[in-house]
Amino acid sequence: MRVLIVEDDATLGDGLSVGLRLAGFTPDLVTTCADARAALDTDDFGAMVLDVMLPDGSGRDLLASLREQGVDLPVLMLSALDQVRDRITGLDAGADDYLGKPFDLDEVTARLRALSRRSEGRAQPQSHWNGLTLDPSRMEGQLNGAPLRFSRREFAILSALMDRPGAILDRAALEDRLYGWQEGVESNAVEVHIHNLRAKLGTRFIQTVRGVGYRLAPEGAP
Amino acid sequence: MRVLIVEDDATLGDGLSVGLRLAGFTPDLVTTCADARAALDTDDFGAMVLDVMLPDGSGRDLLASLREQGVDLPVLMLSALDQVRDRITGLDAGADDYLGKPFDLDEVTARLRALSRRSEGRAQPQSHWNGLTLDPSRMEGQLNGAPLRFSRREFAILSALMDRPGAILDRAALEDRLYGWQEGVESNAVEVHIHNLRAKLGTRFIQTVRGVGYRLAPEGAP
DNA sequence: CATGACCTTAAGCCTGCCTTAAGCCTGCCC
DNA sequence: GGGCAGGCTTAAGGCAGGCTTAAGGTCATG
Repeated sequence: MRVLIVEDDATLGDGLSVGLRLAGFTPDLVTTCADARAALDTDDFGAMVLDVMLPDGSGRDLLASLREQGVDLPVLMLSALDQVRDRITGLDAGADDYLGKPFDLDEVTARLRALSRRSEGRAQPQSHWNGLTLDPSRMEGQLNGAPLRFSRREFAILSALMDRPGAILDRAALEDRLYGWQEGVESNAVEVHIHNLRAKLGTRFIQTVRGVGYRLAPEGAP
Repeated sequence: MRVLIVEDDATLGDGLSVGLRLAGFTPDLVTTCADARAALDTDDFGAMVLDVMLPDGSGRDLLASLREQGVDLPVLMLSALDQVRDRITGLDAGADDYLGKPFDLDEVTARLRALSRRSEGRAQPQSHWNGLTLDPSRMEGQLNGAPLRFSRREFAILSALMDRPGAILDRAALEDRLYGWQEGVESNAVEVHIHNLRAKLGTRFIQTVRGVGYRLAPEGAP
């Protein structure tokens, strides 16, 4: 999932980026309110991590104005001011969650997972389909009880498909979800990952829709 | 909004009840996992506030099992054990938010408001005509309940017709929709696709208007 | 530094959808 | 009814898009 990090402290921002990437997210880092707006305009993100104190304004004001415009992205707010009153105003400005600094990276990722599953319309931590269970917190799965290990990219692709079982995702959508602005692919990397996934899941689990994209095979597929 | 509070400490439970009521919620208080299950079975709640340590078991286990059963209520977890690791396991068990004790009442209500904002679903636009349903996200259709699969070009033609049911589309319009400016066809490709579509939909579904184009047959066509 | 896991790139093969083309059919006008 | 233009049907071949495999590159780890 693409996550927009808005944080002007370089050390913190880099740490967040690396940590989120390790946890299976696809983070993009910007340092100002203006850049954040621009990024939200051009790309689709699944969530935002927002610092309160930014060089060109308050993250809280940015959020309030975004909400005003109808942006309904899940937002996790970060702040050095860890006062109760501060947290409350953050939440009431439209944040979905609020963490005070210093924070634990693992907690950030756990809270992001909670936010993202909720925004997908799901409450259960694991997603299920046709005997396959995915556990985002461990980046692992189970197929009919047998444990499965996935690499980061594999897991990202599979989660994207599991978010909307049966729906077709074209390659652009998948790449959008896998790669941030820094990284890019100009090859058939996605196809290779699909191939490796099929080796683990069986060939019929992921269906190719020629000329369009991929999807999870419906229940009774040939 | 009805909120189920699961808290065995009488002081805390009463405090929460009063506080939530003042904030405009409608709280119900129970003190055990068993009572919580019973309450959820009989009544509809908009959210749940769940303590981790309960006399007849762990709130975390209760939550995990509820999620397993498909209960998708937003859940705010409370715990005296305010360790990071503890919060993470709570979130990954399916909690939407997590607060350590001691907590501030106003913050509880702020977080509940944030949670309840997020509980709504989305719908996917589908087109219907004469017993045929088209689902763009899956490139599939249903004719009187029977599932239908289409190729890319077939689906493009059918969608074009379904966009304006009953209207006549000439071949140029259809080709425009199928091919970019550069890409051209110099043959009867469209007619072939129409033919294949009729094989799937029945011969009367798509009507030929001689010398003009094609259209979906009106409701009671012979 | 060596090792291994993971990812990307590239090249060649394979498959199935789309186009093409040729012949037949049908409605329309004289 | 005859002729004709537009539409239908069928089958075959091409080709784009996808699959597979394997070689390097990068990064973290012992």
